[in-house]
Amino acid sequence: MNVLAMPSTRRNASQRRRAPQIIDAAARVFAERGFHGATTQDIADVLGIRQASLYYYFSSKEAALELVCLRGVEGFFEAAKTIAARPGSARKRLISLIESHLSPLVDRADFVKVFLNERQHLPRESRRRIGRWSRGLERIFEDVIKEGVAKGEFRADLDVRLATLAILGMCNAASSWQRKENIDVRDIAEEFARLVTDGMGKRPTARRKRR
Amino acid sequence: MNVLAMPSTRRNASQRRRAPQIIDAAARVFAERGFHGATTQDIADVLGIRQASLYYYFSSKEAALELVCLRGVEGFFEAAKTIAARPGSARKRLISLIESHLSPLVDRADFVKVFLNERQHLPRESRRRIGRWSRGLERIFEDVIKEGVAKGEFRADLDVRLATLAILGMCNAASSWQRKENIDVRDIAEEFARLVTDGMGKRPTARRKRR
DNA sequence: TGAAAATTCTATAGTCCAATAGGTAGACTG
DNA sequence: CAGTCTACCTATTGGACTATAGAATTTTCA
Repeated sequence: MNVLAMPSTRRNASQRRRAPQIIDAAARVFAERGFHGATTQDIADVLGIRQASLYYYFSSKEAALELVCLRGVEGFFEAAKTIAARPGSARKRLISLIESHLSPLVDRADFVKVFLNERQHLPRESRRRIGRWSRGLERIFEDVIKEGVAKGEFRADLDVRLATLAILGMCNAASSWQRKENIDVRDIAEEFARLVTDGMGKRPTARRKRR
Repeated sequence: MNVLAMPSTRRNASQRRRAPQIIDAAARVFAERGFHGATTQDIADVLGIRQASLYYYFSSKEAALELVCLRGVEGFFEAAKTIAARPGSARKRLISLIESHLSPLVDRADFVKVFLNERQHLPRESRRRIGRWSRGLERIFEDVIKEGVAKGEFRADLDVRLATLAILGMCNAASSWQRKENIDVRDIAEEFARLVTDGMGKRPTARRKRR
């Protein structure tokens, strides 16, 4: 049942030192070919070891996917919760949420991509767990937006649910083109935040806070 | 090389009458489990026929994917091109583009979803072909937005490329939640269009055109 | 109704792949 | 330097899955 294979339960803590590299390789391969399209042989090739040797690090291919997905989401939720609880306008917090949501693309792009595209193939149990997490994150965005409407920062006729889905959709899509487009993640965050708050339209008195 | 298996080339035109149903079933299964996660047995089960019988309708699993992807995109490009060429403001045309881009979700959701998520698994040749198509569609959105900036309808400092990617990202994401959320596609289009043009922010004089 | 065409079937070949079993070389430790 | 642990290895099994061959059944229509 445990994610890590545990052939021997010993006192020593420094077990499986290369585990992070193995998971990196799995993330890369899963991101490139998809979970079912990737073989354990592919992962082994990246590492230069034999296919069977991988099973020293994880007990099944699905367990490897779970490890990758977990690293793809860890920190997300806590960061978002912290931001949402901060003082300040809903608008400012929403901008921070977008930045925070995009930031893992810098150093964990493969993990995030795998989480977004392959989590459906996780075994029942972990899929449910991660589904709950995912809905929790949506909720945080939604609540901040709702608050913004209540406080009159955002339009009263805004469909909060749809706005949430739109923002998450555009942010998540970034995982599929960020590398290819070669745009700095901070620039993406800035432009996206501006887009959803101010729109594309020209307006008489532009609301500014930029440096 | 042809997508459809052609064992006998005869005069009669009414060959493979059930083909549409077979492709429907393939789309459903591919949408649910992904291309590599789905088996031809799964497709056969949906239809109530034997696995091997499918090969009367397509020559390989990949060929089936290609048929599904083609139906997922057919019409898209032409419709978008027509809209972009219409007279009227860039803003109005962009709104139409968004509506048009979302409309296939009504009756072809599975096909669109498969196209978006599984096209990477198409064989080289058709992948390139469909890739070109995809870039063409991006281009249409981008050009309309660019025109809007040039004509002063949109902010001069708008990052046209990022705005395009944002809009397509949010629209495409809809394929993954539209059914579950049970929101009318027209409402989604309306809200998304409003969001990207006007933003969420409140403003002194709301720009209105609603009936 | 009967022949031809269309559609589905049975049976199976052949490949790919996840996972297990058990062994070994080298590093660390007392 | 003997024992133990880490990190691989070789060899293989068993299952799942695509695709082919050819027979059987059903439908079409002259």
